[in-house]
Amino acid sequence: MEEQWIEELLAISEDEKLTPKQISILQAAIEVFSEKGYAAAATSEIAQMAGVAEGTIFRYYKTKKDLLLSIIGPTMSRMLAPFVLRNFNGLLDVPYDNFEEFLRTLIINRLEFARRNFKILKILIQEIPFQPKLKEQFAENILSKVLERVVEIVEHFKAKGEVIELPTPAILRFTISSVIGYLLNRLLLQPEKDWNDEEEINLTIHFIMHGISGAAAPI
Amino acid sequence: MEEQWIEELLAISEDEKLTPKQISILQAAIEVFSEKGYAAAATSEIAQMAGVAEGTIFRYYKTKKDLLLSIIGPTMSRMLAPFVLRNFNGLLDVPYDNFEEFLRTLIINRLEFARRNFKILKILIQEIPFQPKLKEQFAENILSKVLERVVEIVEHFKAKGEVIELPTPAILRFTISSVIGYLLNRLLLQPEKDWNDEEEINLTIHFIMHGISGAAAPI
Amino acid sequence: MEEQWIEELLAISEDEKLTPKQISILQAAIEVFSEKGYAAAATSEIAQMAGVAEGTIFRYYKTKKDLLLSIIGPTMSRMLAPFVLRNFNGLLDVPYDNFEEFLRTLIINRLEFARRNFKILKILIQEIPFQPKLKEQFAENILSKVLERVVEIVEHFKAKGEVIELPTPAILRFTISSVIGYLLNRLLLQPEKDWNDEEEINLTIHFIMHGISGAAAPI
Amino acid sequence: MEEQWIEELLAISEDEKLTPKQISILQAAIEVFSEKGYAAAATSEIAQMAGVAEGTIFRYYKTKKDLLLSIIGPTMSRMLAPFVLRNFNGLLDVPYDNFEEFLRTLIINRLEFARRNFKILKILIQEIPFQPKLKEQFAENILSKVLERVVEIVEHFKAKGEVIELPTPAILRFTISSVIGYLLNRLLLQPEKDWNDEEEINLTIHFIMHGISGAAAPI
DNA sequence: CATGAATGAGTGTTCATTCAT
DNA sequence: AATGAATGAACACTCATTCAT
Repeated sequence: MEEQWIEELLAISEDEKLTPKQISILQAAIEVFSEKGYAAAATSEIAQMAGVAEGTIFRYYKTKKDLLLSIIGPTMSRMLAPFVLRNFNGLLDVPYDNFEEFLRTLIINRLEFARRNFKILKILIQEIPFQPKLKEQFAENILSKVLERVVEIVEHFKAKGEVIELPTPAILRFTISSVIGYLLNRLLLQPEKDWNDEEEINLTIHFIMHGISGAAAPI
Repeated sequence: MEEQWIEELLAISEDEKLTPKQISILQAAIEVFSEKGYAAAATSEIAQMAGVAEGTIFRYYKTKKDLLLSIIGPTMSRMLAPFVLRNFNGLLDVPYDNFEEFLRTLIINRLEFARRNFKILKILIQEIPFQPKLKEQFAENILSKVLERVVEIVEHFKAKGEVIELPTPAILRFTISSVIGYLLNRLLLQPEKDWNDEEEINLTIHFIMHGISGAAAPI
Repeated sequence: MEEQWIEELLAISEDEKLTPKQISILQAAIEVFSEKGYAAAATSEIAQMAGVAEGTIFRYYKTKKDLLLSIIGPTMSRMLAPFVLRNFNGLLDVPYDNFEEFLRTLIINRLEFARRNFKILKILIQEIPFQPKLKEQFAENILSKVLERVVEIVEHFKAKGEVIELPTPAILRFTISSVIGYLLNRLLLQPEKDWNDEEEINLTIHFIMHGISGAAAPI
Repeated sequence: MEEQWIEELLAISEDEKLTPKQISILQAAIEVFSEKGYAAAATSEIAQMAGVAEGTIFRYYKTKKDLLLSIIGPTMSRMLAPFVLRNFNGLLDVPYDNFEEFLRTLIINRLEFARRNFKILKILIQEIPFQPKLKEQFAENILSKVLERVVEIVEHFKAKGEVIELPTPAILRFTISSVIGYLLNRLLLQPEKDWNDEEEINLTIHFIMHGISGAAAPI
């Protein structure tokens, strides 16, 4: 299943267009934005950390906001990658044997993605409420497509009887909350804890599938 | 169970110490901070919205950061309220007949709290990563106490056989993720949706207890 | 005829609304703008010359351009003053016995005005080509009204036979060119020359009335 | 009389030394300087409009000010051309039969010159007050020589009785004001008006010779 | 020759904070 | 207590100029 993750390729192909100075600037900006927040970050500090003159930043990025969007935009696209349908030969493409496999793949994969793009994701989450452009882009280009895809998968497994017949939005919310809850704990709240990822993922999947009561659902 | 919620009392007793101008300032600051973010908020705008002179803000709050902390601090305390043990006469105080009742009470109660303190919570979440003082205060005074209390409750119901014998931290994470996931969806992501809160809370509790597979846990 | 010149009153009444710092700022701005030109003038230099902090300028004038317009606007109004009709009791108001008297009054008066507002006029002339707002304001509020008034006067004296029957626009252009030509020479090009104003004004009026040939017009 | 106008030759001979890129740069600089003013013009915009790299400008012109002077300098020289004495065989050279002919030739000729060099003249007038080098060059090389020549002509016609016996500087000022007044109106203030140049020139000359009163000079 | 990336001093402007009234 | 005028450091951004390629 690895072959479907094209984010690295996208990233690399994009990086090819960047000069070393641009890369320094982006790295420094990610660092400073994630550490201080966009509004409190000074372009002078970014320049200093990147080892370039302040004017150089504005050669490549017309404004500070441009710099922000240049960091977040591509990452948002790459967030989307694993949810892009490979709809070849007209068949519905749900390449998972069961829901657990889907969850496991998703968690492992997005955990890795989040690990690699941790600071950018932090910036993204912090700034979405204040940047209407970002919010809109996120809602239209990312969220809706991811949801659409996941709805499809959930309904596929509902039909197969692996997922209970309750409202799909609620099932989604519950599933996603559990996954994101794990990722946040793992990376943000307790990053220094000595995690056994495989076991934790199994636990998370177990909770999502069977809850915490240990009894069959009464419905 | 209402008698345990002392947050309003705390709030009122605190408010009694405040002059009308202070209240205006706090209200305006909450408005502006939550709308623009702390760093991008101008004290002049807060003053204008509060209907006071710029200098007046600094009479009550030494710095802008002081103003921020004065908003968030008390709210953090009130977040804690329902988790405070009323450990009178030495008995362990777990005033819930079963885990579901606890969850239902918790969700209803914190949903109401979040609704009432929505903007402040937004500020809190936004600023915690950038204000070490806040982070520390939150970790030491709030999070640890809440967790301690919830651990107690979870283990109580584990002992009663209502909750399965898996690692408590994982159970906590899972439970809390599901609850917070609901709250975020309800208030932040889709606030305008026409929610049937009672049904959604039932669904959420059902998921937490039994997951989404509809089958008994295989463990 | 002195009573008609209300420009000083206008100026004074306006000045009354200004704080000492504002006056310093305006004076310094006039100095620096006229010396270096608007675009090449630094607000920091204006602040320094005015003896205020740079921020103080922007307390009173939102932008540098605002400062420019605040200087030029009132002066443009005062340029207009002597041409404002005092059209009381419905009579046409041409309070001059003959054209020469009109010219003499005009030259003396506007020479004095230009002397007093020399630097501002320099700024005005320099910046009109580059500030559409100024150009428009000047054309609509000043130039058209002055011309309208002067046309009226010229045609009045045409009817009386004191001015020849040639196209009024050409007469105006010729008259105004001669007056302005004198003012520019007097104040701008050769300010240090030892001028006998009364004699020069007489000569200028003589030229306007009879040209340089010493013979009667052949028409 | 055409043979005396050497400006085109000067221009062409100078142009011969210029590479195509230099010509592009000069044209672009004239455009941008006249539109925005020297101080507000960006060399980057000039480079872009000229279709060359920013660095190329500085290969030919050491500084931005150099570029300005390179534009204005030659034009100033060409302004001088018609006033240069062709003092061959020691005779005083006043090749005009009467003063009116001189005026007519002057106006037609300088109108054409101004038309052709309109933008440069605009730059020249705008920048002379701020560029001491220009001011000095203009006063010493141009103004004094033109005046010297015109004084000569005026006194020639004074001696012939065609011009009245009043102070030559005043006669000059009056004459030049009237000519320049016409040129400014014609080209700058009302360029879009439908002018009948021949008639307007006749009127202007008539005013200069006989004024506007229609009566013989009383002197 | 010509380029254009890189510079860094300088720009207009903002804003938290102070303090005389 | 309350004001708001005044501050000046910091900010995002510009631009003439340099220089390695």
